[in-house]
Amino acid sequence: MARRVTTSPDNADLDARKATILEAVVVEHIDTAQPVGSSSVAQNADLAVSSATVRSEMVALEREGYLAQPHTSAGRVPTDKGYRYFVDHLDAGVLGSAQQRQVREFFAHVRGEVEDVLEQTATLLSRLTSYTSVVVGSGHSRSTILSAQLVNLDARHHLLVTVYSDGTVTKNSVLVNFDATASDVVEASRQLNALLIGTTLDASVQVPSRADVIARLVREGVSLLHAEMPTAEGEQVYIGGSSHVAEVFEGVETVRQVLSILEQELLVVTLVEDILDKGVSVAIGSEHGYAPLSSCAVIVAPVSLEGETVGAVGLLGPTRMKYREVIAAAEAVSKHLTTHFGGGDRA
Amino acid sequence: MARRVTTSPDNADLDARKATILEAVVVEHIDTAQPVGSSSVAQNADLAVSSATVRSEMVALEREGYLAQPHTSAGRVPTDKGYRYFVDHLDAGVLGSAQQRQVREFFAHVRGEVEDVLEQTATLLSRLTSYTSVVVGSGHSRSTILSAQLVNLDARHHLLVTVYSDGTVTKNSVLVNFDATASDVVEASRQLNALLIGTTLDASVQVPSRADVIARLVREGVSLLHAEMPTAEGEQVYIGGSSHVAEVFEGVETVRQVLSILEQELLVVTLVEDILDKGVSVAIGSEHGYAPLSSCAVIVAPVSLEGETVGAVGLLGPTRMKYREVIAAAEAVSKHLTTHFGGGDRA
DNA sequence: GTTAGCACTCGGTAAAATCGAGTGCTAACA
DNA sequence: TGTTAGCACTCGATTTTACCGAGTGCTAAC
Repeated sequence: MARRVTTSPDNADLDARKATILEAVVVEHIDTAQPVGSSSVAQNADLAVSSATVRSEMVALEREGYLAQPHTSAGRVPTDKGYRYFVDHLDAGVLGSAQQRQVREFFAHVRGEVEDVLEQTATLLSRLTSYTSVVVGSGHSRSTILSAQLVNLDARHHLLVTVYSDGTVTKNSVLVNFDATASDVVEASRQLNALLIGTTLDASVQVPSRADVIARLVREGVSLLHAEMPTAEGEQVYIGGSSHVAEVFEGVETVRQVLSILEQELLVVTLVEDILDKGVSVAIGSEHGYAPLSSCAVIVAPVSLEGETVGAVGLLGPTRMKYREVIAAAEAVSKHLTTHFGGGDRA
Repeated sequence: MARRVTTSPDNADLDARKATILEAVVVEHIDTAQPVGSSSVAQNADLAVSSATVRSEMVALEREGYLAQPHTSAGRVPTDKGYRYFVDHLDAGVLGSAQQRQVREFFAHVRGEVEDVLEQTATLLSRLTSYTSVVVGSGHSRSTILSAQLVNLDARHHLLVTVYSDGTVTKNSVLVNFDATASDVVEASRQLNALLIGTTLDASVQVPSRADVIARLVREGVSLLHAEMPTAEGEQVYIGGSSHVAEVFEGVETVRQVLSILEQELLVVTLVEDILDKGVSVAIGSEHGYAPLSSCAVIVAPVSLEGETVGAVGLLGPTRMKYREVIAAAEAVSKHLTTHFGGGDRA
């Protein structure tokens, strides 16, 4: 994993010394959140050159867009491009052993439904990294239906409960303006089940056209189910450690904006999927195109099952986040999730 | 509604002038977030006394614990006790007409499952008030089971889907270490259904003691279902507008703490229920006993169905929040929710 | 009981002074 | 040609000082 997919094709390699200097600046700035001066780079990075030399290199790096100066006579700060170079040339990080144990422990003991596991995974990730985490579980629109059952609540109100092959369960309220007896509902349920079993939501089915109560119930049920297909693809989003947003960003306004984005789950899904689509695992600053998140970096790792991407885990932090550790954490967790659901215990 | 339940029994009424002054201080401080001086009180409140008189009254109010002084030679700020008096003597607020329309509109058009409605209600409330909202839906532990169905996923993995009379649906993974045929599962499902229909989770049922596959499946299902009863009472929590936390509290640390509390859904449920149990609708500052929320006020209103409390809506803001408007909003929404679920369309 | 008058307090703001990390540049050097 | 020591210079951050004025508490008179 010497290098990740780069986004900017013109990202020509820097010569060794410039690279070292850039890296030193990034590392120190991530650590201190302060502009980095030439002398501390000259000392820390093993360059065996003086600060004056570093200085002139920094001028070059700034001209090429990797570094920026908050103001004259201040040190340098990495730009998004600088972070991008850093991340692209990052060698694989390894999770600390304590954290490794934490992850193993978690997956060894976690129980329950997919939804619960994903939610707890979000918490795990945020604990692990001290950043806000996002876990996305893909929808079930392509799963086949294992069971569709109509349950009678009262005369005009029934519940259609559908079980999919991926283990998800949905319910739909069926409200009708005619009365149905309990046995009507039982029969409608039987027919619905027969009709829908083995189909997917995007397949069309042959509904009965009769005008009796049972047929009407069946039609109502099928149309309800198919109606929700396009809107709610059923993606689930779990967010962990949103309080870290307040720790990690300076400026109340930034905090507000980020929280506000996180509130819009649909947006979060799109963001994560956009990044995944680009085949990138890290989006820095403006790379993802969401202006309010321009001071953020987002790291995502896919969760796949039998070759197909069924979800993703993500972490959101400031552009000056601890990339190595966080990438390592995201990859470790995504791998564990994959085997967790891929292996025997797939609920 | 001239007065709400008070918490402190020694909360003897203040004489009219002191009350007026206290109210003026509270109102102005809520508006400006600044300490309030005697002269502005003398002018704004129709007291027809001089600032000197107001001053001496303020000294008394401070001695009695209703006001505090950030430092000598600053104006006065209400204490929790001061806010408490203010709230207890607040006359019923009315929602602005624009907001009234917003609420009516919402409930006229909202569709879908209880869970969805509650979630959207949380968003509505936070939009309405510009504070963070909390909507709690009570669990289903007391509802009777309408249907319990076992669905076969693969040889050793089944899904128990249970429908309750309140319209909630749960699923439980049934993992066993023996193979079952499809027809085994169908029969087990039939038996489970017969066994559980009409019971509540806290009732015990007579499970078959035979050693065959079907009986084992049935036993497994029943025990799984009953096992989850105590832990997950199934309360649902929906939080809306958490980004308002960042607007409304000064100090990053406070924001972090509040967000951190909101992350712990269990805590939020307990908080809201505690407040409801006390029969109070407003908890100010330290009244609710959660230290990290000592700079918050929480307003709750119950949602009842057929006389029983089945949920609650709440709003969380700084102690200097706009009590009248917010209380009005909470009550309006809780009332609408009650009729929404109480009326015909109860899904 | 109320009020005008007044000395006093003290946080907030602004202006001034100071500091120093860090720069850019130049001239000398290998 | 690349490197480096030296140095003047910049400019944000911090500290100091001065000052203002809102607001108080107290007292004496009404």
